[in-house]
Order: sequence, then structure tokens, then C-alpha cells
Amino acid sequence: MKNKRLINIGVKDIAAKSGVSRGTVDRVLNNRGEVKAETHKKVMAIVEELGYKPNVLAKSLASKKTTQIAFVIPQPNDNNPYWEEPKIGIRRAAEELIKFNVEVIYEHFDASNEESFREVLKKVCDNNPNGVVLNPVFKSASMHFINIFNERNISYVFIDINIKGVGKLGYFGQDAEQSGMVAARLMDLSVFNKLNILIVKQSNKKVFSHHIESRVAGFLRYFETKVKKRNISINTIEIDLQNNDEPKYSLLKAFKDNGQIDGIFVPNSRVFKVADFIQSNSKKDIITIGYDLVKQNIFHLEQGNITFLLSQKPEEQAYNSIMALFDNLIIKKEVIKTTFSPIDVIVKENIDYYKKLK
Amino acid sequence: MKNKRLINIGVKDIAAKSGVSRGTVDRVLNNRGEVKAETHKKVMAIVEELGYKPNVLAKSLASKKTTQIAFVIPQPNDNNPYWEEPKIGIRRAAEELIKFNVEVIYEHFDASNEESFREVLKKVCDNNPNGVVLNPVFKSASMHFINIFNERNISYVFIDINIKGVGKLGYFGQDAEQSGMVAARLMDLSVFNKLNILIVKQSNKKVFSHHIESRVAGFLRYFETKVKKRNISINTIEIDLQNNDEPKYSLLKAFKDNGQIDGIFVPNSRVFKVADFIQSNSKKDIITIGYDLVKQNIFHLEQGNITFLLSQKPEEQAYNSIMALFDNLIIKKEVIKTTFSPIDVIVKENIDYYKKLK
DNA sequence: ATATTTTCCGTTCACGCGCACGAATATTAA
DNA sequence: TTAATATTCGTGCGCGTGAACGGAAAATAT
Repeated sequence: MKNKRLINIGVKDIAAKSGVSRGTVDRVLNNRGEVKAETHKKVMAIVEELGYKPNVLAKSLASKKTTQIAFVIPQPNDNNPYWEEPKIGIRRAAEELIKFNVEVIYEHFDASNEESFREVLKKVCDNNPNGVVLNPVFKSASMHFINIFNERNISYVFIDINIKGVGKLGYFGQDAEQSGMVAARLMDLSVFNKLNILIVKQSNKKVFSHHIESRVAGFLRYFETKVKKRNISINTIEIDLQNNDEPKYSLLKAFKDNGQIDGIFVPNSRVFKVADFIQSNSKKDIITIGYDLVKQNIFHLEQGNITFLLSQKPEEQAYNSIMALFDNLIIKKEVIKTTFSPIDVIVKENIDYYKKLK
Repeated sequence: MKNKRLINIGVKDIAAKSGVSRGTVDRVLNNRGEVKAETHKKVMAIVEELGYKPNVLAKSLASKKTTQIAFVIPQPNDNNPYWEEPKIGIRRAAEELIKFNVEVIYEHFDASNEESFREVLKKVCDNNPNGVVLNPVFKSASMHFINIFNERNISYVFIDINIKGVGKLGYFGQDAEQSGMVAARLMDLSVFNKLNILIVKQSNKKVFSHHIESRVAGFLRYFETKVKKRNISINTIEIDLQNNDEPKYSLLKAFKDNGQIDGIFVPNSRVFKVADFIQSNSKKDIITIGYDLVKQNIFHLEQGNITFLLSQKPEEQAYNSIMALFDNLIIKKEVIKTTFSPIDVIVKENIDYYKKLK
């Protein structure tokens, strides 16, 4: 513990130097009006000259206002447990920021129901938050509310799904196509000679997922150049999860139609359903690659029914997206536009270190 | 922006409730003495009852003291560029913490010279910091200074290398043995049928690295149970980096002695030296696995001379280790003892998202 | 000219805490 | 008993900023 040395310059310093009172400087800095244009200019000049940076601590201490950040993502369920993970990151950010008078409000909608999406966003809008973290599942509905955000000067970032060309602050998620290429690389390295690959698209038919398409596209793109050199065949099947007989029915059919299958790529977190099938039908030596560390997938990775999982640390994305809004709203510093998360490769041996605490 | 609602209880609240003044409460909370035992007890009871948590913002604002954290790691060099990475994390943490009157001091020593290690730690001790992040390369020398830390009540954490059974706050690094197992799993998946593996230990002879030994041990342990089922042979060579003819000389010899080599495992960041060899001797179809995202390794991964890199986000470790000390010293919250970093698996296709900004 | 309004600005308190100073009380010495 | 000392405690100022309040100066109205 040494005595402080570097004393930052504060309002009163620039007040002294510009020959006005602290109150006036405050009005200038916060654009609160009631200041002669001439004075305003003079003060701003000094502010620039001295490179004044407000003290966040004192700011938060003195302020009686609360900044609200809404976090809007799908409700996790059995078909899509993925959205359980971000909650941890939300909690962590909320705890850290409460001291700065920031309140994080968690809101969730039914990802298979556009009406629910609109309702929740309506509610969020009515609350008039300062910032929003949004998973824009439904594009046109999202656009409607994004326009409202822009009008009302509400800052927002996207998580997991990106909409390009709107005035968002940033995007937090993976590069979906590139992750497909990673999957393909792992498949390529793990399977030899003849190579029969099955891509299993499982989804809710009602919702088109650009995401999943990109992953598949990346996967196929990787093999495009290789497919001639090696004896590779790639088949894709689509499965509607609303149907209770699935994915068993379609998988049985695929195995019958294709003969030997060496690798299976599932471009979302429902890979555990395929793993269930593999286990109960005692299929052996199949390289299975899927997404996300949901607990059913973790189970099957440890059992050996899944070979690789690709993951994207959803709780970190949640944390980072909130922090980005904080940086923008409170610290007033620039936010990096697009922050792709690492495409983590998980095998049985390193999974422990990717599991979430708590 | 809403008006604040949740008003935290502060010193004056517990002062009121316990019928003493704020000053007395302050003396109790900070163990500054000059308080009757009876009063102390009474106040502490109220503190517990109301669950008082000091406001970090107000604390930092009011305090005229600076907290010093020393960060002591090896000087990066051509043989070991790894230690370039943590600096980014140090800078990030330092920037964030400067508002809390925390000063981070970066100190580096020559990792091949124990005397240099002692000198730097001597200097650090003389500075009497509040916390130390240490890479304890030399065990006995480390123990000497750790005793001093304990005496002087200096908090410390280890980074990258762990010494068990001392009063450290935490360890930030990988589970070395487990990372060896991950390497083995990848090797196992990527190489088929006959499997000749070469382990290349490159090091500075003067320094024993428990680390590297653990990685090799993990690698071997993975194959222990598999080695019977498959036609696997594993050979290990040791290379002294002080010798300028290396690793070329030893590698040529190994290739001659072993015939076909299918996989090479290098248990540290010097894998790029092997990759150099592979490139200049146009060896093909060798699965090469090594450690750490130093720029030479990144180059060879992109070139295809390295198949997998295992990494541990050194800049995040640095950041987290400093934050752990901050939590302990300023926030006074408990620090999780051992925080193993994820064992990241990097291939050509996902490396971009692991590269450091700046 | 004086009265009234508008524009502009300075002062002051508050946020929660650290810390210095001095006052009150208790203890011991004379 | 009174003076001297030791122990314990209360008060007030400052950290850098937000924000209310009110006062001075300038502009406009009467």
C-alpha cells in the first residue's frame, strides 16, 4: 500500500482552468443546456486539452439512476436445452454490475412461436430499457423492434444469430460456416479410406435456421476440394422433431439405404438424439460430431457415443454481450463490432475444463 | 434510466442500529483497534445480521492508497516465445484496475538462469507489493520467497506451474497430464492401423520441467490400455536446444532408425522447430501435435506442417490471475483454489478465433 | 425608468467510505 | 480528592460526480 501518486484530472480541474464553476462544467459535459455557446466551447476546449476522462466510480456513486439492460433469448426446453447456459453468464455480469447501478433483466420467449417473441419484445420495449441483448430468431419481427430501438436510442447487440446491416453495437456468436469447416476437418482426419458421411438436420420445421444451413454449408465446402481425391460420399437427411418417431425412423432408413456409415455430422445441439440411437442400436466405430455442451451431449461424449463436440461458451457470450452494452452505456467506450467466439473442439479428455461452474 | 430502488445498507446503517458512530463501525470493520471489546462484538453482530458488504466504489474513491500487484514471469525469447502472450492480459487487467487504485507491475527473469530468478524476486520483495502472480520455474528458490510472502502477508497465486501444498491463493494453468491425454486422443483418432509415434522432448537441459514430463506421462497413459489392441509403437527422443545442430540431427536419426513415422508429439511450444524440419525435408502425412499459439506455430499450422495445437489462452490466464488477487485484496471475496484453463484444440480452421487481438 | 422574465451560472448537499482530529469517558497517579 | 494519562468514541472533511436550488446578469416587457 503506497500513497497514491497519479492523480487524475477531474471536473474541478477543468473548472479552474476554464474559469467557471464545477456546475457549469457538469452542464457542458452532460449536455444539459443552460450554458452560453461561447462558454460551452471554451470548456470543451479545456476538456480536450486536458484529456478529461470521467471517473466511473464517482459517477456510479453519485448517480441515483439505474441503467437497465434486457436480455432476450429463447426459453430452454428438452428439444433445445442450449439456452440454459447463458443464464450463468447473465448472473455473473449482473452481480458485477449491480454496483454500477446496472440492472439486468432476463426475458425469454418460445423459440417455436413467433407471437411469443413479439409479446416479449413488446414488453421489453414498454419497459424502456437502456440496452438490449437479443437473439433475433424471427427476422422480420426483430426488424420491427430494432426500428423502435433505433428511434428511442436504445443500444442493442445480437447474440448467437446475426442480422447484418442494422445499427447494432455488436454481434456475439460463432462464425457458423467456419465451424462447419472445423467439423469437416475433424471428420476428415478421423475417418480413412472410404468415407460415408451422413448429415442429420434435426429441427423444428416451423422455424428456418440460417445458422444450421451455414454450418452445413461450411462442412460441405471443406470437402468440395477433397471429394475427388478421396472416396467420399455425403448424404443429408432432414428430420422433423415434432414427430415422436424421430429421429429413430429416419436414421434406421438412412442406415439401410447407405450401408456402412463412417461419420455423422449433426449441425446443432440435438446430436444427443442421434447418440441415443447409436447407443440403443449398438452401432460401432462411427465418428459423430455435433454442437454444444448441453448435459445430454456431455453424457454421450463421456460414453463414447459422440466423438467431437463443437462449442461456443454460451455463458461467456452472454457475459461479454452484457459487458459490451455496459462499456457503451456507462464507460462510453467503443465496442468492437463483431466478436466471434472461438470454435472450441471438445473430446472426452478435455470436457471437464469446459463445463460450467455451478 | 429509472430511479434507484435497492438501497444497500452501509456503515451508517449499522452505526445507527448498534447505537455507535460511523467512526467506531469503521474501526471495527478495519480492525483498527481503539474499540472496547464489548462494542466490537456488538457491532460485528449487527454487521453479520444485516449482511453488510462494503461498497467497493466508495472504498476506492475514498482511499488514498495504491494496491500493488507484481507479475513475475520469464522473459520471452526465440526459444520460448510463449511468454509474450500473457502481457496482453496483464495490460487489460491493469487498465481495468487502475480506477480501483491497483497498480500492476510486470517483472521478467531469464528462465534458464536461476540467479536471475532470485534477483527479480528479491527486487519484487523489496518493493513490498500486496500481491504477486508468480511462474515458479525454480522450485527451491520459489519456496524461499514464498516463505517471505507468507511472513509478510503478501497474497500470491501461481501461473502455468503449480507448487502444491503451499499457502497460495490459487493456480492458473492447465492440467498438464490431462492435456497429454487430449493429444493422445487426437493422435489416436487421426492415425490408423499401424501407428509409429515419436515423442520429441526439446528443452534446455539446465532446467527440469515437471510440466513437460506430465504432458508426456498423460500421452503415454492414454495409450497404455490401447497399445495392445492396436499395432502401436512409441519412441521418445530428447533434444538439447543449446546445441545449434538440433533438432535436425536427432530427427534425421529418428527417421532413419524408426522407418515410417506416423505421428509426432512435441510436449511444448517448440513444435515449430519440428515443423521446420518437416517442411524442409518434405515429409508428408505426419500428424504433428504440439502446444501453444506462438506465431511460429501458427504459421506452420496454417501451412499444414502442424496438425493440432493445444493451447491454454495465456493472456486470459494472466488476466484471471490478476483478477483473483484483486478479488482477494480489494473485494475480499474468496478465490477458487485451482482454476484449470480449458485445453483448447486448434486446427487450421478455427485458429483465427483464438488469435489475440492486438 | 422599473418590473418581469429568461438565460446563465455558482453553491451546496448527497453518494459510501477512509481518516484525522479532538472530545468524552475511564483509569491510574498524586 | 484532584490532576494526569490512557482508552474509547464522535464529528467533520475529502474523494469525484450528479443534481437541486437559488442568485446574478441579461433580455424583454410595461
